[in-house]
Amino acid sequence: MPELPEVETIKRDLEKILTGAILKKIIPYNLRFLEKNNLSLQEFKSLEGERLNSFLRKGKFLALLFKERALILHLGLTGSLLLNSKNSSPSPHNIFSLIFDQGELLFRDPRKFGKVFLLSMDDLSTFLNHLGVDALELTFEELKKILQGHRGRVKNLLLNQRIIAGLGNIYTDELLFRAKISPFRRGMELSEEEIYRLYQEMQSLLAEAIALRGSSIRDYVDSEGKKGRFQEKHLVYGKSGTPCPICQTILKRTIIAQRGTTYCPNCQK
DNA sequence: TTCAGCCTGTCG
DNA sequence: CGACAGGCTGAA
Repeated sequence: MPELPEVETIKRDLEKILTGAILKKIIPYNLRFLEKNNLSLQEFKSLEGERLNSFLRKGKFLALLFKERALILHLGLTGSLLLNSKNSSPSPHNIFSLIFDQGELLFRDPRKFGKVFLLSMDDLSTFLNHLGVDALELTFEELKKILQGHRGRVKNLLLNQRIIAGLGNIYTDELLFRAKISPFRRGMELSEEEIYRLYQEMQSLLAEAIALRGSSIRDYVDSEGKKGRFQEKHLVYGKSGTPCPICQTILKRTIIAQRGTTYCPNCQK
């Protein structure tokens, strides 16, 4: 669910409320989830009493920066971070709650594909360096270099978080449609003009999606439990079998990078 | 570079 | 009942 625009929306909301807050108590709900993530209860609990200094996002990862350590969260497909949620009745979807002096943050994840881990500041920079450049920070020159250096399909490149961090299946399909580039094309064969189009469309797409607080197809909700609105602007994602909004050709669905991929066989060259 | 696997839910 | 789902990893 959460790709860059959704995580960025959550980050901006949380930092308004929780920056500088003291973490009073951690309530673990799903021990199996923590165990799977190699986070021991003892280590996790050792954060209690610390001040949350700031937030950091890179790609789809969100980091909560405490004194000397960072709590890293990834929302997987269905994770959500809810601030002061009313109905925290026992649910098998609840993973843990962080009780701050300025509010309560609940991490839920029905499918449990999310991640949580605790890193020292040194390990944090190593970890961040393993991710590609954040899609919002990317420059045209960097994108050009990336594409020209890869023979793989452009869709695979855009989805690869070690190359560019932040794009997922929704935004990749929307981006390739807007840039009129076929998902089957290979990075190396794109012209300078096509790369420029891809770059411009990537930046405007992400900016528009953030302005509308992300896309809610199924599960995504922000920290207040509200849906985003960018799904109303989607042009192709999830619309295979319907006419292309530009040329009326029926949109096709295929599998690329093991992901369902929707595109217009006429507009996207 | 493919593919199952991790989980749970929804839709047809 | 099968197909599919905003992600990602590790093994074949």
